Amino acid sequence: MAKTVREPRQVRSIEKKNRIIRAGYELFSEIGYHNANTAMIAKRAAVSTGIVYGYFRDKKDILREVTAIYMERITRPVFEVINAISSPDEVCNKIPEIVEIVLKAHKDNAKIHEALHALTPTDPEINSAFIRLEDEITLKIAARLKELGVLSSDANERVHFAMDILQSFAHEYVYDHHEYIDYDKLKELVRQTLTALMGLRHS
Amino acid sequence: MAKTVREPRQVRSIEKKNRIIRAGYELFSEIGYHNANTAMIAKRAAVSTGIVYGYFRDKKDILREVTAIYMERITRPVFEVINAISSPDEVCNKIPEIVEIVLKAHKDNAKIHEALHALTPTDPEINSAFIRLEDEITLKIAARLKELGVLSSDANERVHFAMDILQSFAHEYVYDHHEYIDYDKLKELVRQTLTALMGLRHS
Amino acid sequence: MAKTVREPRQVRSIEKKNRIIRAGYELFSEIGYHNANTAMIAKRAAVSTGIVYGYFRDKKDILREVTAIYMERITRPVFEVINAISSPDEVCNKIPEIVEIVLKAHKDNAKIHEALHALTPTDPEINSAFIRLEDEITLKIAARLKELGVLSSDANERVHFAMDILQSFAHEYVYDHHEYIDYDKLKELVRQTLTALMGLRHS
Amino acid sequence: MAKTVREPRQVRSIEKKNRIIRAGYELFSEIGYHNANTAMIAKRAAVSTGIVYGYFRDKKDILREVTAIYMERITRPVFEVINAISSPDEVCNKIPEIVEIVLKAHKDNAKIHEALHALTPTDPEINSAFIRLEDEITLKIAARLKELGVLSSDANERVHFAMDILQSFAHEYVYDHHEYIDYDKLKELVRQTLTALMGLRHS
DNA sequence: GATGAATGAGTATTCATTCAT
DNA sequence: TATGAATGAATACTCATTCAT
Repeated sequence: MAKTVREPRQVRSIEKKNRIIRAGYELFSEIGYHNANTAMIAKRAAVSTGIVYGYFRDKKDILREVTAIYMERITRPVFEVINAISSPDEVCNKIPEIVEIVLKAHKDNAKIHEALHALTPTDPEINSAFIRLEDEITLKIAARLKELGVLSSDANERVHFAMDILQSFAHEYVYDHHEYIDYDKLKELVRQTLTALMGLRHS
Repeated sequence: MAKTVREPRQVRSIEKKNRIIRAGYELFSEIGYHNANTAMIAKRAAVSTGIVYGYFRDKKDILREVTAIYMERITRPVFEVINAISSPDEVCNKIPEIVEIVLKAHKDNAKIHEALHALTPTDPEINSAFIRLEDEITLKIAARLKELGVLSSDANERVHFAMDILQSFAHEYVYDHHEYIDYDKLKELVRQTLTALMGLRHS
Repeated sequence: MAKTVREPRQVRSIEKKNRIIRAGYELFSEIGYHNANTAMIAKRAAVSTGIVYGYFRDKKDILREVTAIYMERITRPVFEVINAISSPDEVCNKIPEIVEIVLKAHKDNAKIHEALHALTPTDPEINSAFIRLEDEITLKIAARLKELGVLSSDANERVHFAMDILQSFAHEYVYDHHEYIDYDKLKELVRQTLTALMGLRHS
Repeated sequence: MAKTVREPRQVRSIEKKNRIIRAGYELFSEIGYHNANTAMIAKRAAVSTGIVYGYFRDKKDILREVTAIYMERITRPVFEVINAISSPDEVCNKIPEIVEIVLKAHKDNAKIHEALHALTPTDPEINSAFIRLEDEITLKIAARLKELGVLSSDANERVHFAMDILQSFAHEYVYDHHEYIDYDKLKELVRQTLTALMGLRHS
């Protein structure tokens, strides 16, 4: 018999489902997916353990929804800036702004990012979600920049590389604070590198 | 009362301990630390479950040894190239070689890297091992480059950033093969960026 | 994060918890605490192994409840007789009755007494429970006898000694049946000794 | 094939066997039979784990020998005093001395006594060893006292009871030190009771 | 006799999931 | 829908005992 998972129609139900997702989000962020058990999630969501399985097929299913929210939270701000650029000349000036935005997005979602990222080696589904995320960001930005005439032939590579750098820096910035690194200097290096990658002169 | 762990002196014992470490290495690589249980490790090492605790305090202790081996495998090749550079002029020419070496080290150890990295959010010990690894690599390379007169004031930042980029690229290269990316082009971008970071003209 | 143990409110739950306690009581009595494992307890209580940990923090926690029941079973009958004495003159006549009651309490709980007592050398919690038990009995009885004017200055010592003798005899009586002992004669000796200890003439 | 346990003939072997017994004695005393494992015993005896099974059939077998030593240590001093009594008149005066001797024997062997006693509910062999101990003591003392003309018909019961009281007091004295008890008073009560039991006038 | 490495059965405890109410 | 009690498979670790050397 096929397991049925309720698709909540009523407002109260939708809200309850969201509470569970939020509880999952928080707990996965705080202690990781494996250390968070369903009883804890239910408790934090103020629902019974049983009803969790009314809305989700299994624990993994909560993870899926949490992942979707994370993806949304990461992509949205980036696209907003990109779309707001209306002329090629703006690109150079916008780079520091983009750096800050990615930094902020990373900071705000650092914990859940880590928790989800930790699952990629063993969880193909999460892994491919991350890959899709990169695809989406790279291709959309590259397309936009080509549209604006900023980049041409190797746009994908340049954008992808730029995003890798940015993400790597953001992670570094949020987490690893090594004592021997001056993070303002590092940020400036990042800015320069990105500018160069976009084929622009330094501001 | 203190739990004693055998420090094997005899050849056969050392070999057995190594078999266990290797089995752990493989299994952690393949299915991750949490999915690998002690019975599996023992079986793959062709030993009894009991003797595992003769050589290791607990499961975590196997992880420690596996981590140490990983760290060694990553750092050694990098230091070898760096130490082999004898004049500033060589640096520029060595960059592609270094890229290849890091790429290879990453490729060879990709799985275990992922498995260990997945533990950093929840395991302070592994996390700090990774941080120490970065510290060591950055500081040694920066020191060497300053010695050679290639970099000066912001050497730490430049080297650290360069290693981040390299690692990020290596990860990308090994794992995520996106269809829309031409990885040779990307590699060339990496090379250029690193060269620029080292304050050198493009070759 | 704090491990929660269900405090059963519903009748069925309370009954289930009691079944587990009873199973523990029986098994600890029959084969001792260390030889009784949780699977056996669950099986005898006709519950799953999991639910045991719904009602008890750990195996030790079952022991605690079993101990509490034992303590109650031992103290109650003794206090009942003591409280029933309303005049000094009765004390002497009541002694044989008290002997019988302690004997019966011991007989009824001999096995669990042994099982618990066996833990006192290594288990400080059980050990102090036994000490508290002795304290409680000695002090309550001594207070009552002082109230009745039967004993005065060295009441605590006399009562404590009397209880020791009684307990020792009870143990002997229940367990060790040596062939060369006439237990009726022995019981009479006990009666005489207790009477003398209470400062009374032989009846 | 019948398991063979070496009966050591050579001096070195006998000494080694004794070291194992002594190590067992100490460890059982300190942490109890169940908490002491064979590896610990071997280590403390400075022998290999394997050779333990050259001298003893199993762990239980060490316990047997330890028990025998305990029994000897308890009985010897008591018999010595008893045998030293040459006339009925001495008995009364010797009682305090006997009390002290039993007290000392108990004090010296309290830990091992507890450890062994803890096994009586689950170990029939140890249990019967304790019973035999009581038998031996009671019957020997009773015989001697009858010989001396101190006791007559109910000698066994009186002696047995006396020994119970003495043992109970010794245990109390060594272990339970309740605050509300004046142990000198209690000791005096014991002395009086024993004197009365022996059918003697108070000194 | 002696060693100590090796064995593997045994045990408390957790947790995703189900189900009676 | 909702509850939360109940299930039972899964897992790290211990230790008496054996055995190759």
